[in-house]
Amino acid sequence: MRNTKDRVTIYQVAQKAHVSLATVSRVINKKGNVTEETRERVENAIKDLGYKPSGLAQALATNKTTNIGLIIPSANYVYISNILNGITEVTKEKGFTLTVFTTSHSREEALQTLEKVIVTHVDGAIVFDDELSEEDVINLNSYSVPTIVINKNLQGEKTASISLSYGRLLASLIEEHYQRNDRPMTFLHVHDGGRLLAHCEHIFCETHARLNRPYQIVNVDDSYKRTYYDFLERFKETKDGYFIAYRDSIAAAVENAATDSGLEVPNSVEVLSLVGTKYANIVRPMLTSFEIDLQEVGRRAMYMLIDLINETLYDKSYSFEARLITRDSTLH
Amino acid sequence: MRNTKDRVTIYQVAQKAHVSLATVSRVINKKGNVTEETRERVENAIKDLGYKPSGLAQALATNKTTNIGLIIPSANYVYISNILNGITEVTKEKGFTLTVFTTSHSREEALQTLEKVIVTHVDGAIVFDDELSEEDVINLNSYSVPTIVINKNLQGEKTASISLSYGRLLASLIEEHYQRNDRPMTFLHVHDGGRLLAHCEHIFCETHARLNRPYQIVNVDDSYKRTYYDFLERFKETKDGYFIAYRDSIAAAVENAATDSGLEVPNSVEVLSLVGTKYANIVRPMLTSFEIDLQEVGRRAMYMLIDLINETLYDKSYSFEARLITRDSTLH
DNA sequence: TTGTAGGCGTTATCAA
DNA sequence: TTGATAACGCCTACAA
Repeated sequence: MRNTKDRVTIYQVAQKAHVSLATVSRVINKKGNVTEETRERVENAIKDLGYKPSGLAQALATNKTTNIGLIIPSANYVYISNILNGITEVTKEKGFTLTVFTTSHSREEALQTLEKVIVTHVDGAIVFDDELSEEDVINLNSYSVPTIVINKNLQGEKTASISLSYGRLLASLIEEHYQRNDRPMTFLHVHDGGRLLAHCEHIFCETHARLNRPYQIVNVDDSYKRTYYDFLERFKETKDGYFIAYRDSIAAAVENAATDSGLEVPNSVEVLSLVGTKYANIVRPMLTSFEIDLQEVGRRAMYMLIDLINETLYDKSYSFEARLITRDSTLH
Repeated sequence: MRNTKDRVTIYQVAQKAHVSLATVSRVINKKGNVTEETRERVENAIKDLGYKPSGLAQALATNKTTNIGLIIPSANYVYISNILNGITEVTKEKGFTLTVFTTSHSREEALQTLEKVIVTHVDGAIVFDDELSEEDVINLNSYSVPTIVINKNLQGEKTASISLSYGRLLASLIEEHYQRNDRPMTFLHVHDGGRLLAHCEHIFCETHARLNRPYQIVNVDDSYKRTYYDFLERFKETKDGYFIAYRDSIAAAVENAATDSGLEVPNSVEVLSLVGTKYANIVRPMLTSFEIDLQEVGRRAMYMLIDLINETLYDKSYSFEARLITRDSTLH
């Protein structure tokens, strides 16, 4: 019990328990070699004084912070909060602490962020951010920060990666589509949409080229509202199409615009969402989507990181394969 | 430039620049009293060695971590990610770092979390979590952790609070409803739904009592799917109603169940979402909802916290008033 | 089983 | 303008 005082130190505990601070340290860290009796005395002193060890001092002395850093873009997407959730779960379970570093759309800021990560002395980091290049991650490594990179292939002494694979599924989906149907597909391009989207777009083009089919790429704004209005315009002329969107909100924008223009989904307009979340189920028609359990990705990343820190991670890459969840926004 | 080595210390920089570490410290902290010439020498050494100060050691020496803690429930709701976003924005802008502590549905765990917050030595904390009692916050204070509490009224030497006010708006909405309409209202009760919901429920009952109107409370599960199926059942018998739900997903579940049961929204079934997010716009019919800009709440919390830390916060409470956004899920 | 003393990487106070 | 040197709060050989 205590009032607002200065921090109680290990020394004060020692004094109160009539032992040396080394002994107190031992009971805190449960390092045996302490009589039952003195241990009790110390523990009482700790309780009486309301002593809590200083993580700072501990970290400085042991060179371990039990703190891990997460680097993500500041964009406020549902799937980011999913991944965050998976990470925090394991983070707690394993007694770590999580500090979050966000990055905006500028390289310079990304570097500052990196700087902070280093200064903060994290035991390890998880990077899920396109703003950071491979060099940056390697740089992080040179400061002995074990790192798990999500969605970027990169392995090394202190680096492992998790890849999110949508490409294969996308290619086969496109092929199957044209086996039943001639409706040309349109890919919704988002400026600065990141690697994942870019890769999908690449696969999209490549597959169409291979099949010798025409296709379209259209630019959309990464916001529900803008895209909704854009497509309201578009559907005044175009009356059908198969649209592939990055994420639920954008897909829903297209779908809603179609419906509100009197077009039938999926009969006239089909829509597919690449990064599906629970909202794919909630909008109507329900969105056909690709899904990867991002929460599980977060958990996995954290488990891998812990192994990496303990130098017991042997397989330095892991891949999550997207699944197609067929719902009502596409013809089967 | 450097390879994976041990951390470069200020001492090594000093050596390389042929000065004492005190001087290096001065240039790092820009505390003047250094010749232009030696400063350059030091800065070069810093660059050459790739030196980054240890935040840990700095914090220990200065008793400032520039790290703030955020305590939130682990539940993965959109509005939490909104608030998180607001906080990180300011956090970065002001050169702080954010570490996130999550709490699950157990008091014991909440206390462990608190313990961690104290051990972590944050300069301040933002609490948005019903699991933590007022005592807990006061306890945090006794360890000199300035705290902003969201959605709980609590002020003190080192505590300020932000309240989210839905009650007034709810009461007037209910009154106006019965001025036009006799359709009885139903409040969707969620077990462990937190203070905010409980308070709304209280207002709901009270207002009905005052107006001498019948009403219903029904229990729902805090998940879209369960609620959707529950209401599919319910709508086999009940063919109308005015339902007030906690958040978008739950409201959407009711709305979708109604629509899928062949009932018309809002003509037969009306739905209101208390904590509206951008998804209120995306589902169909669009959800009438109460809204508070949670991102703004996050920003505000952070600004207040910084002032609190600097002892320049004079008004220790702030209130956000919900706005009614009338959309298509209710009759005007 | 316990205590002493040096070290972790900085800051900050004095002298020089 | 600089450089010793004592904190900061803890851990950990090593010695007792």
